[in-house]
Amino acid sequence: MTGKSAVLIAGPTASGKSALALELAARTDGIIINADSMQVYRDLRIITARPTDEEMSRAPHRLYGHIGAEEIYSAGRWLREAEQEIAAAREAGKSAIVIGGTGLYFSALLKGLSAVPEVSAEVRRQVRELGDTKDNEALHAMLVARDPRTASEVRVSDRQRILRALEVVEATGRGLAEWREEPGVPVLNTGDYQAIFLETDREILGKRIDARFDRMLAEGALDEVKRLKARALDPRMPAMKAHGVPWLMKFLDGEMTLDAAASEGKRDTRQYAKRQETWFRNQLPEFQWVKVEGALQLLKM
RNA sequence: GCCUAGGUAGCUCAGUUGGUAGAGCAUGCGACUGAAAAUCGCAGUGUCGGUGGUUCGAUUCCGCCCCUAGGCA
Repeated sequence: MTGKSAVLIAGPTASGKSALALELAARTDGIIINADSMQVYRDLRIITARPTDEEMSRAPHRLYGHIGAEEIYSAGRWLREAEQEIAAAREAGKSAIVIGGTGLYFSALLKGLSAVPEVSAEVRRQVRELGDTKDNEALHAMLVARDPRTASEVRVSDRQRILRALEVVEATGRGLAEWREEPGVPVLNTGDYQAIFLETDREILGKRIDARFDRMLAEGALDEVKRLKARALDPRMPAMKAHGVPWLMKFLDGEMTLDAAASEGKRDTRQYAKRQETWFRNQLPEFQWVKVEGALQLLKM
């Protein structure tokens, strides 16, 4: 291949990443490593468009469906696992093909994450329970008191980031902004990899997203969601927020029609595709944008 | 055919005691360090159904016409 030890393939959802990775793996005897925050969840195969068993059998796949929906996966955990997998591939003399759409994960891979210690489950639980009883203003005021620096960087309306900042000061005694002054260590450095972003016309992508959602339904996405629903997990768990899941659950509860649920799921997915483009364009300029058809050629296959 | 209620942003609708209009959603753009398929910010858009009249001025008042929904025949 190119002489680089890793190929990174990113792109908006439904842009054809998986097919390209499979093709590339076949030609280079490579190992496919997942960089998608939702495809890690075992309970969700169809609705997250995770590769099928047949596809997985055509090349080694790592970090797919290895986490239960009752767990909260994270960028930090992914980074540790991905680093191991990339190292393992290298040792085996194979190319690592890191593929996914989660910008934060690629960012962690190329820039590293600050060494914020893992927040204990206990502290996290306390902070989130606190979140259940207080409004954004109150939570932000608490952060101003505990960690004014980070508070000044987080919007009062951004509840999720306020809670994260609170759990970090609570658990470590240091503010998040301070932690971030110590940059992380990249897993891959310039020259180690080739990164491509699959570029697709927004309108065409929208149609592909719609068609794929309908296909997911035809392939049993509803049963999958029904099984997840039976587990009665907290709706705030990450896996419960996979595109389409909240809406299909509403349909199963009789609160809306299947058509309406599908439309909402498709819309969420389209909006996400836009955010992915924004992320890679502005946060990860090292990615080269290429049309899907030109991707293999670019990789000098 | 008659009666009634409507026709305002891509959609659902608010509003203007007459001085050319606004929310939510959609859309576009953006932020982003362990929930990231998450979370959050900013922005634009209108022949106010058509046409005549009254008026300095009409989307707003009046007449006629067209369209939609419901009711009566």
